[in-house]
Amino acid sequence: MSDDTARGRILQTAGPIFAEKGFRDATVRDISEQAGVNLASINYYFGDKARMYTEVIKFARESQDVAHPFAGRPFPEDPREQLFVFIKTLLNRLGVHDNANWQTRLLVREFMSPGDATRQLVEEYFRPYFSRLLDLLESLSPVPLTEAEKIRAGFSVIGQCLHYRVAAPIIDMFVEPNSMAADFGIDALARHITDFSAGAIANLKTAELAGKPD
Amino acid sequence: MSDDTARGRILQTAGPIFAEKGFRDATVRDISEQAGVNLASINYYFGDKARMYTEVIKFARESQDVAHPFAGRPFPEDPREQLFVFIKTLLNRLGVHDNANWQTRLLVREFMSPGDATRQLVEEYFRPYFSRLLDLLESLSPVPLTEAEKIRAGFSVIGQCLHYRVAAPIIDMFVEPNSMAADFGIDALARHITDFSAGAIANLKTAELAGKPD
DNA sequence: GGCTGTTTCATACAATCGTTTCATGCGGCA
DNA sequence: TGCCGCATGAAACGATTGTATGAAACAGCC
Repeated sequence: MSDDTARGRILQTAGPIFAEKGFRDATVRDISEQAGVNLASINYYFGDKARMYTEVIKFARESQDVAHPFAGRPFPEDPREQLFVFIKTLLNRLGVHDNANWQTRLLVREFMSPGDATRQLVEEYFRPYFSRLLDLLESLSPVPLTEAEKIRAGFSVIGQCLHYRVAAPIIDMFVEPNSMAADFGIDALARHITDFSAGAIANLKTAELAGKPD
Repeated sequence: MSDDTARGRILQTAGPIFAEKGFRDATVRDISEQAGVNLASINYYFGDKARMYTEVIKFARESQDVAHPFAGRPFPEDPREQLFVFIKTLLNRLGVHDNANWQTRLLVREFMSPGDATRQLVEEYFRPYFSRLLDLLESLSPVPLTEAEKIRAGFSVIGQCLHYRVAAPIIDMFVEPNSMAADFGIDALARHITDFSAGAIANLKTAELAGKPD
């Protein structure tokens, strides 16, 4: 966890700075100062700023894997509770309850304006979990779903969760502070999104028929 | 629409550049060159880069208001169809079907890392529409909803829509190209999100209580 | 024409950035 | 001790940035 070498301190210090300011606005001087290392150390260990950034991205992803693993834990049998666990894990990864989670802020930022390493990041890091989510949703539907329907439903779930990370500053403006902890904590949100999504899928097809006039 | 003065050309040129590169990465030299005006013109008309940026933000918002207005059109009577119109308008504003929509890309970018003018932007530009959405959702629920439930449901709708803008590059990696036009066009998405959300709200409470719909 | 205020232009300036350079310190080893 | 590889340090370089300056061009009006 805590790597007290110069290289480790740079990685740990650069993460939050990149997450907050982005690649361009984060300066190597700021990072080196806060990490307590010399300015030249960054180029010494990583070659240049860009390569340090990709190392930080990799470091962020690995940190998430150990902090909030998706797999390797016993899942409940009820599909709905499986969905709940999945959503809660995702929300935890997104760090919606504490802004201290710089890892996801950084990854989301990277996803929004994809760089060179984004594609690989998606394939290895995201697609497996998305496939599992789609299986979960299918098991919740009373009728078979087409591939497109499954994917759209998956995006609906992911979108709901991601919104609490992406629009976090805006959400604070819409939720009263005294209601924040109880009604918008991690458990309340996970429960709401689970109920919302499961309820939606339960009568997606019937809704489709009723919604389309002809 | 097309303002061929120097000031107008700067605004129209700076918009897409800011949307793509962000405030910091967009240089006044690049903007002035592409706009066909002298470098000093930007400081002459706007004082400095920051004030030009706020003018561009304002310009983007106004452009959206005239291109995809929320109000001022006849709404259908059926609340579900009202929701459909609302969602479709929102998706159009987000420009999910054409990446040429730089206005929303810019506004979303501004929302994610709020600057000085963001709060005012939210209050005047977003809150009214959010309130109307909440009323719409309430009229779709068979039982009364608490304030927190309404807000969470509103975020669920907004989150689904925004996801197609925020995660657009990722979505392209998950959807097969031949399925893109038919199953993920603006109408298919609006219909899906409407059905998904309306179906969810229809048995939100029952889902909460029973843990499982009938 | 001559004047005035406005707009455009080329250029210069000061600050900041990423990167490089070279000198210095330090631990291990013969 | 003397040498050597690795790590650290302070300072400087070159490029790019936002901004400032002062002259030139222009339009409107007497």
